[in-house]
Amino acid sequence: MTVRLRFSPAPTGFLHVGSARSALFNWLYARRTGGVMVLRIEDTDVDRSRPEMIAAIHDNLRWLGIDWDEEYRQSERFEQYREVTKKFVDSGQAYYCDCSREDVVARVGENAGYDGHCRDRGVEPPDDGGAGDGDGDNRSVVVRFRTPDSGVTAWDDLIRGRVEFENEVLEDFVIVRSNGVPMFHVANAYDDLDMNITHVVRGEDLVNTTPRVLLLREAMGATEHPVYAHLPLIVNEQRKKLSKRRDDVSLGDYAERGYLPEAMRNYLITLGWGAKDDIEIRPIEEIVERFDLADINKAPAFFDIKKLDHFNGEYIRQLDLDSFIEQSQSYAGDVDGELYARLAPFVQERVRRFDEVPATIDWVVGESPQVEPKDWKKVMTKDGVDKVLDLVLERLTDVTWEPEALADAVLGAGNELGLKSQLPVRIAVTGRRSGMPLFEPMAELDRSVVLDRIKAARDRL
RNA sequence: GCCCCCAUCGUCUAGCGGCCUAGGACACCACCCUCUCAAGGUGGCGGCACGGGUUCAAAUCCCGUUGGGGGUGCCA
Repeated sequence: MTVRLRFSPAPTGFLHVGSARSALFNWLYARRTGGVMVLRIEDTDVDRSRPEMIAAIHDNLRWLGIDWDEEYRQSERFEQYREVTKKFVDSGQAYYCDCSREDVVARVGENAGYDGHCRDRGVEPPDDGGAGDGDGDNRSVVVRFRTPDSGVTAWDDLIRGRVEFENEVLEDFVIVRSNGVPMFHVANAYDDLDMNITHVVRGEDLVNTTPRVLLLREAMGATEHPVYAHLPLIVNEQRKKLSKRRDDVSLGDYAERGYLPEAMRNYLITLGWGAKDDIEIRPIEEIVERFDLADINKAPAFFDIKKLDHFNGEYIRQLDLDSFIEQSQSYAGDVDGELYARLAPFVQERVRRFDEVPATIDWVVGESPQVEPKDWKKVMTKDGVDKVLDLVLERLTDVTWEPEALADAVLGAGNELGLKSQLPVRIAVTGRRSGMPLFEPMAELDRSVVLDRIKAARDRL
């Protein structure tokens, strides 16, 4: 039997890092086993689904290098789900319920779930034939699945081991909304069965829906279930599940900030999985070779931007110069292409994200930035800085305007005075204490600009 | 409240009964390299949550405690 996995996002927004990681683990296992990767858009909630998000999800997945072999949309399969729920009602495995949330709360309180009130009340479907016809006019009647009162529903999770739920605590859950649209459980259970999904790899936040899906599958006549693997969640510094509201989770935003997809992909994989040989940064082919769902960790993992930045820096430095230039130039702003190409080798060595490019080259392509007060104080208030700048000014006036000569002039002036000259000149010309090597980029500036900047600094002392 | 899950350095991980005086990575600190920074190199700091078992032997198995998290919708 061929391995078949599916990634099933709901198109309610852009892909976020948690979903991306789920997609990745599915994809990794599919590629590892020579299996099939299915992309299934779970858009059963008509009100929340944004069809335009589907294209965005495609883009995000492709950006990460994830491809898929088959694609489905649940909204195109409503008829099949209705057929199933109809059968459930006909056979007594499900029933109509007209309780409002308020009714239930009044009966059992806030903390309890549905009490099975309508199980045997024989609630009639509305005149139009009942929930499930999708015409939306039977607002208050839903279909609920009759869950067993005893026994356990359990599965052997590939990551977590055996997980058991007492059927007693499973309430009769809604399988068809009052607008006639089936709930995701039904679509999910039906599709996994219909599409012969063999491995379900998803976030741990879905564990508690698994017994429902298992029960539904059994009601549909399934005798076997897929292997489930519930991934540990990705959490923020507060150890809470990454959320759209409070955390930076949009994959697209990371792309915009200048993270390389290879770096993001590689980093995401280390959240919950590590190679036996301790090597973290490596080509995706090697990861595919080594990957196994069973080796994934159980504990939640913190999304550590600092480590992501490190990974990204590594990948940026691995780029050959031409592709670095090609990929980073759009971040550089309005710069002459040839000038940027000359600066690029210095830039590539120190940025960790492309969005750091502007602040690296700004003093060459624009005005010298404002000096941070504490940098000024640290460098320019030392004794002798005035002498250094005076002498440098003198030497720079008629020196040959090329890097080597500039270095000799500036450093030579310092040596002559027995003082450090590089840092004061750097502050004067670049506005910063750190950055690219000074002299090559400095040679790109006009002599007058450099002299003016140094004079201005000298005057400010 | 009820249900489910989790627990190795600050963080991500290796470890799946003896190879562990617990390894690697990020971060941090120091030194080297060096026109600054970064990169690189070297070294350092730092952990098996706690308590009981089981065993000749436990980070590894079992139980409990504590601490976290997830779920509890006519979202997925």
